[in-house]
Amino acid sequence: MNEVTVGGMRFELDLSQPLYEQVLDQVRSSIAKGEIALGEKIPSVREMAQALKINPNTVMRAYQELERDQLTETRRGQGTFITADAEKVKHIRYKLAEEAVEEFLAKLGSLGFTASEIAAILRSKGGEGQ
Amino acid sequence: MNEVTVGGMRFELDLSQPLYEQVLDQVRSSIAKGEIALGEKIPSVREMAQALKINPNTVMRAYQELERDQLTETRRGQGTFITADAEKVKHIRYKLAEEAVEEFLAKLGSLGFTASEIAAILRSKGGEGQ
DNA sequence: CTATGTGTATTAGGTGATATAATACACTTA
DNA sequence: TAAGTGTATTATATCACCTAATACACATAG
Repeated sequence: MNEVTVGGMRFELDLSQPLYEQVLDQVRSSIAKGEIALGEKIPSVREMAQALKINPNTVMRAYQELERDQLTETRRGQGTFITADAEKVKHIRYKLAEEAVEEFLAKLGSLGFTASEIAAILRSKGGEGQ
Repeated sequence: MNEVTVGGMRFELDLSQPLYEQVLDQVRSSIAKGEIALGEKIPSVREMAQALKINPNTVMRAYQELERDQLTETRRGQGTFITADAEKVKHIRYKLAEEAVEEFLAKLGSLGFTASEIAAILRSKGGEGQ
């Protein structure tokens, strides 16, 4: 319903999570999936803010975290660009994946599930392809 | 360092997460793992609050969520008791596991990982037994 | 009956994260 | 010079979370 497409990325913001985090996740996801070409420019802070109907400061916060992760490079006066270094993208992608795995295993571990039980659950629910 | 053991449960609270959520998680975890016997009484709101050095209202919030999930039964004037129904514990345990799986798969999916890739990562990191 | 220990409700206040608004500055490019 | 970038600052508002203090309803031991 409340979707917006900007810079080739699709956003659907809600209030269940900080806005800057949702923006960050969406852009990062687009980069990780290769939906945005390396070196490409992403929308300016103001343009993104206007499109999403949120404050420029909120977009800034997301953009700065992207740069901290070296997924983007910002050039004053020019804009914000996806890194041209494929290795950096690959690295962050795996790092995020590992963190997700750690968190997942910890959570199921705290519920008393063994590794084989976890594997069985995943096998029954792993209907994700794409 | 900052650990407290109360009612047979070990707590180590920090500020990275809401306190009521940490208390909830810890008690629920103890129940799911069977570290607390069914039907057993858990520490009173006041006792728990004093032991953890937090406000009774904060403990209350955790306890109320436990009761909403039917993991506990509260008897006014007597205390809060773990449910005697093993099925309910089993049910909640699997429900929480499924939610964790869903969230995990969604997160990795948004990073562009396929099911087989996810399986491979888990195989390499799944060194959790007990 | 009384005292004590339960769960529960209410009201008030403090703190920090999040988000907005408005404005200004530094830099790049047409 | 003008317009579009990133960036910084100050102020304000809101909300979740936590605390504090107090009071009430109920159960049980004495």
